[in-house]
Amino acid sequence: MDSSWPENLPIDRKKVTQKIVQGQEFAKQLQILLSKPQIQDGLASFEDLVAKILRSFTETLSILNCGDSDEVSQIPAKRSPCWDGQKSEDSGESSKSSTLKDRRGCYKRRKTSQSWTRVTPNLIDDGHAWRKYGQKVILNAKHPRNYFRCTHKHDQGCLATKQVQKTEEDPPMYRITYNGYHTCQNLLKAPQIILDSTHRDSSVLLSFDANIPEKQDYTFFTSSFPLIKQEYKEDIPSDDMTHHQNQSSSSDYLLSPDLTTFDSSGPMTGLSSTLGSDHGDVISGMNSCTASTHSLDMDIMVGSVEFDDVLEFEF
DNA sequence: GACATTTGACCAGA
DNA sequence: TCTGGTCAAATGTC
Repeated sequence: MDSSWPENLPIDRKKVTQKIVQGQEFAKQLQILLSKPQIQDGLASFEDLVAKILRSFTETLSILNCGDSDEVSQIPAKRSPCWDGQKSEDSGESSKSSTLKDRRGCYKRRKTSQSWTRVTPNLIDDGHAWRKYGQKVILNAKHPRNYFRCTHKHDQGCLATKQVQKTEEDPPMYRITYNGYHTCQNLLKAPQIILDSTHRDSSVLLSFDANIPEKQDYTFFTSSFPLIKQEYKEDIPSDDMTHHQNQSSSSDYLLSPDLTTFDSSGPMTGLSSTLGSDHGDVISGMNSCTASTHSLDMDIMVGSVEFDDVLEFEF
């Protein structure tokens, strides 16, 4: 991770600064809002603020990632010459040409993309739709590593990927490494707030370090908070899960059925809403993320006391 | 048929 | 040369 700002990067510095400042302002407003005793009255504006803050940071990160937030739907830039972008747009020609097989493994590994890691005891819904594209046995690791990419990689050029690996600890933890940021328009769940479907009494903690003398945690979520909603059925056997959550026609985040590879006995999270609508509403776990973008650090903590995981961003 | 996962092959980087 | 990351054909599910 290099903290310097390469001069030749095609990044609009003004834009980035502007977005960061914007997020900072929203955070301040949020702080003021949260200090009011009648916080419930301002729930709507509060939600709006949260959405603005998250959007601001997301756009900033997109700029950092792509050079320009307006180009988020462009063809992935970090590709090898043999990458043809979206095969469905292959100039009308059939993509089943003989050269297809020759492209297998033909790619450019993203060496410097932003990444951050979190360790969590539960597999959680991070609000995005992921599609598993690989699984690899890792040397000296008991469990295989699973590779996921954003479902919108091809239709929106979203480059976000993540790796999920079960650790050998006792109890087992899941190390989730995110690479790149979502540039897709996942409007329903744009705010990357993590859900955990193991708690009914949920709370969300937000804390912003920027210009706040002391780190403050705000507990403002209730189970009725409408920003994120997830439904699940807790007592479905994992084998059944394989059958139920296979289809991801819904926009909800789906964990791969293959997550049973890790440990089917673990809590089931990240379930599709297709599992049924009468099994309870959102439940939140805890997520904290720490983003360092020059002068601004942002901590977002979502959840309750079950676990504490930290996101470490690398630029 | 559309979209998902599985899995062996291939390539880049250490 | 080895290992990890990605591709894409094969296959499964709805």
